[in-house]
Amino acid sequence: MQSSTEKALRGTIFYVLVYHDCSVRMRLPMSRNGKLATDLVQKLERDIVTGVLKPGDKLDERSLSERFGVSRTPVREALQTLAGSGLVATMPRRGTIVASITVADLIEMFEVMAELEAMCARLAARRMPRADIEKLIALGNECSELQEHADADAYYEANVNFHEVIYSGCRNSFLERQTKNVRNRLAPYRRLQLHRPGRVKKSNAEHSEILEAISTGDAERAGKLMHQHVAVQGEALNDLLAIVPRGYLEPLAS
Amino acid sequence: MQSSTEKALRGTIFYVLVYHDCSVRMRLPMSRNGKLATDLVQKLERDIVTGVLKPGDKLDERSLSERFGVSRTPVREALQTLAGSGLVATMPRRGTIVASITVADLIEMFEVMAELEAMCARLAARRMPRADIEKLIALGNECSELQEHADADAYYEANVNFHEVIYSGCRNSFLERQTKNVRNRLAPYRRLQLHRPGRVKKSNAEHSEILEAISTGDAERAGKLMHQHVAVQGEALNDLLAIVPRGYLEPLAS
DNA sequence: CTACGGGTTTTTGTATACCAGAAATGTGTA
DNA sequence: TACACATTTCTGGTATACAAAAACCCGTAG
Repeated sequence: MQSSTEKALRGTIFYVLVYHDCSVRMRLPMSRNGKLATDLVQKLERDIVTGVLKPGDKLDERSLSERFGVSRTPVREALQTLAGSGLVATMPRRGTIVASITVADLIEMFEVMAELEAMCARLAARRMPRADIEKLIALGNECSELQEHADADAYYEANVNFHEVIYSGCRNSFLERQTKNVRNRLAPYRRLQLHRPGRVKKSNAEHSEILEAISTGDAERAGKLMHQHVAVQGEALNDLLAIVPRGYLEPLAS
Repeated sequence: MQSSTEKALRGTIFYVLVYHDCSVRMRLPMSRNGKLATDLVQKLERDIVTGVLKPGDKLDERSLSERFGVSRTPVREALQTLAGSGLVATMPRRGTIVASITVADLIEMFEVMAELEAMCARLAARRMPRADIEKLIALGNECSELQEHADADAYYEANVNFHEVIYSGCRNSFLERQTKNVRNRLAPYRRLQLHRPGRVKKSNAEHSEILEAISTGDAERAGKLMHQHVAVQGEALNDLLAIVPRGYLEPLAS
């Protein structure tokens, strides 16, 4: 058997390559673009999610390439990747901006987000191993402490960690990725919520309930509580919209 | 007002650009890459979803660029876009292949898919206008007719249309996009299901029930039925795995 | 003073050339 | 015969040059 055939197949954990001589090799999962572009994606993503770059900000290819000391090619790749996940918006021959969304989009995305997180919570209640529940309890306590110091930003970080443990607890890596993706897109808006007076305290109280439902394995209750925790509807929606700065949402003349 | 400011903001339907003279222009939603790349994305996507290109097939940049008469740049852009949606998998310096997934991935994705479609159905039951329900009824009838002729491929087409009307009936364009995206990734595998004996008939019966729940506005029932319709679990999963050709799933030696 | 139109500039889209890394093959040695 | 190392060749990653489109600026006319 002279000719060599290769089968490169994508697995959850690694790639497996089977050669003609039946020897097998494995590789760690890919970064879909080159190294430079991957770095850029991470940096830009962080800047957008953390609010350094705000919705509507222009992302000029040349400035970015100069700023990061690379050519335009990896910059373009990074922007396209970000466009794929919806964090930035590109128009042909018009350039790229940090995605800003309409009120309608915001409502729609929160509607989906609530459902995804509820699903995570339901599954987590059924599947999360004891060790992870301990971790969740620890993070819940951390949230509580930070809540008392009323530091919204620090609380936000701990809050993110709390939710991420639940995502991973659902033991469905595809769901986890989908959820994180939507979460990232909503991050610039969600972050604002915690700056509403009293919201941090209420959020923390809801965490406790969710934690309890998960640790007792009450899937339905965990899902329902999480849905309420995440959903933005009724007066909460009005409150959020009142806080969102101009330019974060669809254009108002001038 | 000499200086010109531009606000390019992404809306659901179109982009709105406000110029310094307060004139307004609108553009249809973007194609995130250039024209050539966009065409390529559509062509490749169709080939993958319809099964012309099979999981594991190699996508060589040079061959593709020659085949379509463009340079490698737009080809690379297209591949990256497809990688972003998960239809292809790229490893650095190893190239790109049509994504093939593991059994675990398949189960995970179907789990999410069932939930997304159930959500669509729930919302559709509450929000779908009468005109769309008529359309759904017509498509349901079309499915029934095709079912009797036992043409799995034709039925598959009508089936896709039936589901898409429900997606759009949820009146949540973000959810619609998410759902279609997952649907596309599962398409190569889902298509196979209908070739199982008796599956077409059963599928059609389930459609009728779903249709009835939606048209009577019974959201909970519609969601539950849709979940069962889409979910692949228990024996159905075994049956599906038995049909999936080698190479569609993770590697088996040789 | 305003509105319109053409030229200039800026920025993106495409093509191409070059470089680097990885896989396969061939050769040598144990 | 089997394993290991070096070489070759192929493919993808990056940079750059060029083309096309859009927006701005300025001049001119009404």
